[in-house]
Order: sequence, then C-alpha cells, then structure tokens
Amino acid sequence: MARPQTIEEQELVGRLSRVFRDIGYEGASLAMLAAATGLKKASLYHRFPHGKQQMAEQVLAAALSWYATNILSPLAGQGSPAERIAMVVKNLDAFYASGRQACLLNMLASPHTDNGPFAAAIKRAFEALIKAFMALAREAGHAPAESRARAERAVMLLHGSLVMCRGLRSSKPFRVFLAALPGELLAEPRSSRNRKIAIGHA
Amino acid sequence: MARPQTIEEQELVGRLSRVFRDIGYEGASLAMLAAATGLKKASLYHRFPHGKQQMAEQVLAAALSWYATNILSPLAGQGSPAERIAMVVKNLDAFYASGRQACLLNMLASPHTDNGPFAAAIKRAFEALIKAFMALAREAGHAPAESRARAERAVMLLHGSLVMCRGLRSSKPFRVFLAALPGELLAEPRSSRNRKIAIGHA
DNA sequence: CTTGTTTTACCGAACGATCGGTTTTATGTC
DNA sequence: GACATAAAACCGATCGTTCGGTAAAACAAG
Repeated sequence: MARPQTIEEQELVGRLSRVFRDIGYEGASLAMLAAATGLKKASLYHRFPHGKQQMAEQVLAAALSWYATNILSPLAGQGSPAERIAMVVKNLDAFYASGRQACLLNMLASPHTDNGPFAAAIKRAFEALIKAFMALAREAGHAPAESRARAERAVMLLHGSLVMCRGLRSSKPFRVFLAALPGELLAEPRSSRNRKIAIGHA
Repeated sequence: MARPQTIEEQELVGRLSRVFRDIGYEGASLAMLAAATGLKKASLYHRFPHGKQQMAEQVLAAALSWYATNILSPLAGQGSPAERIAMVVKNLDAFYASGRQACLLNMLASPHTDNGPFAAAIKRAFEALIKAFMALAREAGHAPAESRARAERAVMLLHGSLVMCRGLRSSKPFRVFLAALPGELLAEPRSSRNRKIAIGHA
C-alpha cells in the first residue's frame, strides 16, 4: 500500500539479536540498537511500539523459532540418531557462530532481579531442548533416567562452553563441546570416551 | 583516628557482590548498590573513589581471593584426590549458594562488547581453575591430554549448570553437577558412569 | 499521464526519569 | 577543635520513550 521498509523484519530482528547477544538486555541501549540497525530511535519505535522490551521479545521469539526448526525438529526427525545429531551439530555451530555468539537464554535471564518478562519463555526453551535431547538418547537405547541425565548434561555443556568462550575469548570450548556432543547423548557408557566420534573438522 | 565506618569493608563488598551477581554490571545501578549496602551514593563514592567500576573490581578480586583460598588451594593441598574434591564440592556449594547465586565470571564478562576492564582477570580465573582441576586429574592417574579435557569439561559443567539454574529457576542442575564432579575428574573412563560416587546428600 | 489523497516509514527534537559522579554540609568520635 | 565519615543537594549526560512532522510509495479520479 505505501512506502516500503528500508530494512525488512527478518534482517532487522537479526541485527537487534546480535546486540542483545553481545551485551545483554540492560547493556543494550536504544542508541546502540539504532546504530546497529541503521534506523533512528524513533523509527525503531515505529516498528516496535512497545519499545526495547518488545524488541527483545521478538528477538527471543525468532531465536526460539529458528531453534525449533533447525534444532528441535531435526532431533525428532527421521534418519538414524547419529545422522540427526550430526545435523544438529552443524546447525548449532551456525547458530552460535562457532562459539563467538552468546546464547540469549543466558543474556536475557537476569533483567529484573528475578523472573523478568522473558523468564517463562526461557524456562520453556530449556525444558524443550532437554526433552528433545532426552528423546534422542532414549531412541539410542538408554534408559529414561539415564537419557534425562545425558540430556541435562548436554545442555549444561552447551551453555558452559559458551560462557567459557566469552571468558577465555576463544572458540575452542564450543568446538570441543560440539565434537563431544554425539558421544554425550549416544555413546555406550562403557566404551572409550567420546572423542573422534563426532564430525571433527569443525 | 576518627569516626568509625558504619559497615566494614568485608560486609560491604559482600553486599555489592550479591547485586552484581544477581543482575550483572550494567544492570546494577548506583541506587540499587546504595540500597543494598545501606550507604548513600556519595558514601559509596567515599569508599570507592573510582565508582562503580572499582566496586566491581574489588568484588571480583574478593571473589577470586576466596576462590584461591577455598577452591584452588584445597585442590592443590594434601590428602587423597577424593578427599580434596569432596572439600571443593562443599566449598563450591557454599560459594554459589547451592546454585542460587550466579558466577561473576559470567555476569561481568560482557560489559563493553568485547574485553572490558574485567576481561583479563576473568580469563586468568578460568585458566587457573582449569589448571587446578587438571592437576587433580593428573594426580588421579590420567594422562595430560585426558586430564585437561576432563578439567575443561568440569568447568563447562559448572558454568552451564549455573546458567541452567537461572533459566529453570531451580537449583537442581547445580546439585547434579556437584554430585557428578568427583567422577568427572577422577573416575576411570571405562567404569560405570559417575553417579552415586559423590557426596550425594547435598 | 497527471494530480491529489491516503497510507505507511522514517526522523529531528524533546520529554521526564535516571544514570554515574561531584560538591557541600552535617554528624559523630577523638 | 580536628578530622574522617556520612548524607543532602546538585551536576551534566544518557536512559527509554514520545510526538510532530516529513519522505516516499500505492491508489483513485480526472
């Protein structure tokens, strides 16, 4: 009907995402967000009438949607567990830019002392990932309790590796995690430890 | 000489620490820090002439000092590796309030996009913890590469469990981590997985 | 093809509030 | 009185947010 947007929603949310993932919700100022998107502050308010919080909400929603499509869905899809986890490893590597990009679930977790506006979505996201990992471990032949433990451990390693990457300013921990992930979920308990099983060239 | 302080340095830094660990560096305002300590802003500036950054620096320094005394030192101390790790588990549980308190290394890691004023100290802290864990694994009979991998995994699990605790608003992941830590560092690779080995009653 | 209207996207400027930080005055102990 | 601490008042800057108005494309009537 009228004047076209100078930047489409997808690209816009993507650029906002980068800022929030880099410096968190409180740390991201409207000035930074405007600079990162090329729009002025007032224009950002035209696109997101509810302001900064809505921006973060849509960024989080987009990330969760991407996660559902590229991580959760492949985990529950077809193919052998090994094939599926290989696909997920590839997509995780892309999503976290090989460990150079932090996770929104960590960067948005604190805003207002306790449970901010994102707390519910964040909790659901953690639970969904654990559940998906657990289902894969179950399918690989592990008992329910064992599968849940492996899934929770995998999520711990994921987020821990990302925290370490930021602290050490190195992408190595995340790459180590990716290489170990298939073994974490699938390998037999008594086999040799989970190395050289994964893709390995990442 | 003259009028005594109404709150001693130790208690003061401790209360500041709580705020920074709860909502991060950017999220912590002088008003919150003043409210948490009982001092007015100007009085805080009397105690910390360089302002908020100095507060965070001293909070971080105090935490690292506590860590050196209660975590790193026991790891390198005397007694069997199992005894030492049990002591460390107990102190970690106290330091992180059973998972209810986040880690400063995570909450202070982002401030100014990349390497802020705490980046160097944070990196050193990660490396020191890895090194200490690695030394214990070595002492338990593991090869150097294997020991380093186990140490890095343990640090990943530590921080990942803390992130999960905040996201899920539950202390369970951290307790699971503590229970698994001794096995992560010490257990034989081919033995049954590391459960029921640890303290277990935490 | 014009021309005017509508509709939407964008932006400059300013809002009140709060930020981190400073100066000034009062308080309490020696 | 001497002097270190604490508190009140204040500062410029920036925060997130709002508003009035402009720029640009689609549509309708001539």
